[in-house]
Amino acid sequence: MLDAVRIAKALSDPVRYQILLMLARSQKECCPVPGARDQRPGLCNCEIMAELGLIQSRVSYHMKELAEAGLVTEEPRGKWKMYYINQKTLTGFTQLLKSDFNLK
Amino acid sequence: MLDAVRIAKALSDPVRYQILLMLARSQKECCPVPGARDQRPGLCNCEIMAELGLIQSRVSYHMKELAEAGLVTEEPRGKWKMYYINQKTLTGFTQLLKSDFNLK
DNA sequence: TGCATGTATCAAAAATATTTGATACAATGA
DNA sequence: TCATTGTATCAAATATTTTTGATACATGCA
Repeated sequence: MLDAVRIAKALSDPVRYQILLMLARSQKECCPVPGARDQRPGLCNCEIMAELGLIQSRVSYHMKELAEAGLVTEEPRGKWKMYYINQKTLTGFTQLLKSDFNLK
Repeated sequence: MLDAVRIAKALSDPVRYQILLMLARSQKECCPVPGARDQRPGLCNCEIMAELGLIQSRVSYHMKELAEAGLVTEEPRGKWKMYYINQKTLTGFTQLLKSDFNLK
């Protein structure tokens, strides 16, 4: 499948889009994970569950979809897992659209 | 639903993405529709069917999806229908992604 | 080690999306 | 008008995706 289609599919679910928005906006210190956001904004599952009111396996499923599309990077921190947005993939996607469709 | 999600969903099907690519690249004179591409590149159903090997109702379905997402504009020309890509929508989409996710 | 907690995976159910063939509708031209 | 041609729509069949609850796996700590 075309790379662009793959990423569009990942972006095409409201839950996943919201999660990405959360990741892009996350700034404050993560509740339980120590030092998790020292470097860059990110979130752990628990924050996403709480914020969006989703059960754990549902979040897990969508994070996997996002990770497989290259939109987020996962990092284990002890028994937690941190997720970071992958702006490079999104930028590549917009550039691909530009060149595919002759956008200015 | 978020506007960006709506457009991502329209882009997330391989058939639709191919159709959009065809629309963006269409240059030469359209086979049956007189004067259809005087102004801008566009295609009629029959060309899409032929090029991608799809039956008519399938093309019709996907064109409707694309039109409803604002990605193509439809113009009846007699008994034919011409489709034109809507670059403005695509550009808006990339800009939305940029601002939503702080891309450079 | 054993318990508590967080995440991943699985299978089944539910929800959506896509494909198809049949048919309806609209425009053209004889 | 009627026959022809191109497109839209419909309902049914498929296929795909998403959601859920149960369970497995891994980590940290007493």
